Amino acid sequence: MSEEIKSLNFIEHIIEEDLANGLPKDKLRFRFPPEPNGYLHIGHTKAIGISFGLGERYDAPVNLRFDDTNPAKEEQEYVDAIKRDIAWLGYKWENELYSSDYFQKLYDWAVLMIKDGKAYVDSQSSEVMAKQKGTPTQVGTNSPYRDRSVEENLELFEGMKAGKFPAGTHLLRAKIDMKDPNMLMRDPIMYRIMYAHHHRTGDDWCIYPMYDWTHGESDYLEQISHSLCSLEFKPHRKLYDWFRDNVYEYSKDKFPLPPKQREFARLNLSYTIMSKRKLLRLVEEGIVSGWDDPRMPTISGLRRRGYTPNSIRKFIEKVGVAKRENIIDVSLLEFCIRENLNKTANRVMAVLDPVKVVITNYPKDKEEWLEAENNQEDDSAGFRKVPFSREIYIERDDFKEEARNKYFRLKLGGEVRLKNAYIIKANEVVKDQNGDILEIQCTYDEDTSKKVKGTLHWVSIKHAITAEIREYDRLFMHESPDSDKDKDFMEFLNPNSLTIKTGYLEPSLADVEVGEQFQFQRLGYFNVDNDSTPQKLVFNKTVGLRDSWAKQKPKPQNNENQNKPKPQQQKRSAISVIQQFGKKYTNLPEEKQQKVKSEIQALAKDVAYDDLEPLFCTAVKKSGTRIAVLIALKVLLKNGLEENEAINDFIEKAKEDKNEILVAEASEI
RNA sequence: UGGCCUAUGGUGUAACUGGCUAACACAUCUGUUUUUGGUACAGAAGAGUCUAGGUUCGAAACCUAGUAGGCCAACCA
Repeated sequence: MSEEIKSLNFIEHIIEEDLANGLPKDKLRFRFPPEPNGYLHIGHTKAIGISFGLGERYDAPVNLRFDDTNPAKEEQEYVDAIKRDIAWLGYKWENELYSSDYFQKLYDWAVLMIKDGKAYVDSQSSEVMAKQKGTPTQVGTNSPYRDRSVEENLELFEGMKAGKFPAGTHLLRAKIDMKDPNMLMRDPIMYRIMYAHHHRTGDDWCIYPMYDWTHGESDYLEQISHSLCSLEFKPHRKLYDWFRDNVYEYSKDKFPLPPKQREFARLNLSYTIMSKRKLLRLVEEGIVSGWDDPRMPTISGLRRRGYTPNSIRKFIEKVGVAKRENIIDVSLLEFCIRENLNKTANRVMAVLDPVKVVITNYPKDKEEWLEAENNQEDDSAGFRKVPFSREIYIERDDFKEEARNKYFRLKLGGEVRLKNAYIIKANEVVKDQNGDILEIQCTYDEDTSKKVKGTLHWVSIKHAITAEIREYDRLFMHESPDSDKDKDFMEFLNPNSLTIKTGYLEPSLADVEVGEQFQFQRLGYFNVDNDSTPQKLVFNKTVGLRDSWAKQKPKPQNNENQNKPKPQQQKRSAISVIQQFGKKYTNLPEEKQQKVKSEIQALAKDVAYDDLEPLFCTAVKKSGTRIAVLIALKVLLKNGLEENEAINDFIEKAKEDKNEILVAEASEI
């Protein structure tokens, strides 16, 4: 292994700096704090990968903490699912913890804060309080209850805890600043009354702490060194620090390390949604079969689809960590799973859209069991036998009566190799009255040493077993379905995200087990679905193979599929070539400059003034581009273009430029 | 009439904290090999780092202003 210099992301830089400034390495501690109100999805995997990845990198403990402060939304089912998913990804947590474990400690601290005049009980309605809060651009006003005496506050807070008041009548608020430009600092709520059964504490409590009060203090109690979360919590940081610093005063002897929160940009995947609420809607409205539907971006969905922990971890590693908004192309995820499965999945043959081939010179009753390599990428994978006989299926797509030379597959009069078997030649087609092909009549040749361009997969009809094959397309037709302000994300649903077919498989697949993964040769990677039984096999298509042939075909796809932007710059207009010359112009030796100049002049003949004008406002420092534009402009002027204000401005500015070449070119006019 | 954050090829992330021709991966396109139009290998194209000023011998990085995008007004997390 060569010494790999891996560049650090900004969080690792922060940690390195803290370490350099004297933070002992053994104080490093991280956490992943999901709320158990839904299933984990690929977006969470980034947060998981960051915190657990840091734990692995620095050999530091990582806690799994369930942020369970809202009993109205949380359930044990989700706790179990979350634990299963994280374990499946291959991460190990140090401690399994719950925010609800800290309810008593939090309460005690809150009492201390009341005693110090840092918190008070408010007794207004939520509407009134909302009004007092102000807006981002308008300061708030103080609550009339803000100056209650310590004694009164204490009595009311104890009453709240004792269940003396109905929900909604009182709240505990931190006394900070109703004029703070950060809305979260305007006397945030610490506790609300809530008569709800909690999945862990039962009915012990009827007041529940809010996120801001709970989260940072839980970090503090666990002595987390770096509390990592996504960008939308950035505004919370000021409050996080305020609560932390106050509580630190009470407990610094016992808990000496004040944690710090840092934020990173969350993961967005193209053509999918990440919001738990929206995913729940897909489940509830029956758009998908459940949280683990193979089209879902949930971890359980990806698992069922055939994604491996390795592929997902690799993906997260490649995606990186930064602070800017991003949309990662699904092709990266697909690359990761292909790369993984290419090494591990055994190759088999399956025909999903069959057309019958009869090998007329092969005896009717004969059958042969031919040897086939399981995986050429893996020497230990071994071999298996596949049956061959007179009648086989190939893909309908793999035959054309006539085709161009670029078509490597079977055509009339043409030869093709059958994978692991013989070379066949197509002689005739039999059609029904509609002109649809019923069978292709071929002859085979036992000499397999011949060189032929195409190799097809196939399956012996007599020996084939059938299976249900589920193929998936993206769930949404829009690159970023939930970012449209006018349209509901449901409007972008792809009506054809699931296709079910009957496939004909080689008989070696008769006794597969749920979860097993294969490469159906030339088609893609498939795994055995949970619904599969020995009587009725069910396969999911995990992902297709890279297909450079499909790209060459014109693709008569339905229109919806075409809204993929794909701004490929294949055509290369004259103006863009000129721009490109411009970029390099000033760096070229003089003789080359002359050459490029004349090329620009030639190209300029094909350039319209309207293309040129926008380039007048090219940045001043891009003098190369300005020179190229000027050269082209001169050609246009010579050919009769009339001068206008924009042109004159551009020329005048060029004359005053620092760059001598530009000045020289400009002066020639 | 606010506060905070962000801006680097089509996409994502780098650039040892101000110093070589702005790097890597995906995507795209060429070749070579191939009993998978897969894999592997080789190569190409694509970015003057949002704009304008400034500081400096030197700026993607620092400063100022602008532009664009995002987040913030739940008794959610």
